[in-house]
Amino acid sequence: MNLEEIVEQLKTKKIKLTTQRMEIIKFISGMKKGHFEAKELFAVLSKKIPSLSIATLYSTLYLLVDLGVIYSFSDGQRTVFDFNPVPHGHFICKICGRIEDVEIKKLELGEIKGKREKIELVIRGVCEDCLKRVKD
Amino acid sequence: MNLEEIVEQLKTKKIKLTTQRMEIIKFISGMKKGHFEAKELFAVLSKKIPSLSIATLYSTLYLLVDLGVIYSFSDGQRTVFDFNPVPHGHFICKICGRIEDVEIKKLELGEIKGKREKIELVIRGVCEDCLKRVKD
DNA sequence: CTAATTGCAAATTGTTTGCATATTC
DNA sequence: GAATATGCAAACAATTTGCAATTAG
Repeated sequence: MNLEEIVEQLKTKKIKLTTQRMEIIKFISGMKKGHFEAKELFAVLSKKIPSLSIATLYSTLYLLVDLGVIYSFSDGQRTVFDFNPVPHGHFICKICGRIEDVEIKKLELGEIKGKREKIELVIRGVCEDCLKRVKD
Repeated sequence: MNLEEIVEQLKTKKIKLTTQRMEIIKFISGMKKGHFEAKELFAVLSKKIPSLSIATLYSTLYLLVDLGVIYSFSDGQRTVFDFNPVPHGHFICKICGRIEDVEIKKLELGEIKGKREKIELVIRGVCEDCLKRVKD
């Protein structure tokens, strides 16, 4: 979803387009890498909107999650948000914390009694760079 | 791994068999359902070992994770430990929080640069019971 | 105008840490 | 007895909450 589409959705749902929401959406829809943490985003956006509160940021992020604009999963310590719309897994390096997308080529699950809404797939390990570093 | 095998492992690794560790291991290896949270386990074990500290419990749990006796994953809010040795996913009800094992019949991932160590698969949704309850 | 949203600061929650005391081997 | 573990209480970090002040529509 691009900036315009997201804004359109908010309007349709009668959700107010505040400065803080606009900046958050602008930033998210313009980023290259898909994932980010609240803290990370807060550091960047605070420069543009000095009064921005972390509470507002969280509320907007979860609003966007509800709208299906972004996705969230936990890296074990904190919540990671992801703007990449294609379902995929995440490889997290336990040493440096780097997160990379992993394609899910095939996934077949056993029976689930209930309504399943989303899947979070996290692969933990050690990334290339850290593997090299460890060898030294 | 059963009680004896776990104890054997600890001895081999020269890890001291304290009362608290024994009780924790006993409890874990004897439980029917595989998953539990630290808090849950603490509530139960505190009755047996009134002096037990949550710090000791955590340290033992992570010790067991390192030994490969139990597994851990995050449900988003807290760490869930699992004694079920067969790799599987978890279905978490977003309403009641209930966690159920889900068989992973097939999983094919794209290329991962680095050493992958473990996979955590969480399916979020609403369980049968809560679906029924919501209908009312 | 008025209902929604913000910022603040305090509260929560799960987990971790530092350290003196106690325990296994 | 020496090295490890434990318990405690304080520290942490990421959220979340309550509420009065502000703002978009």
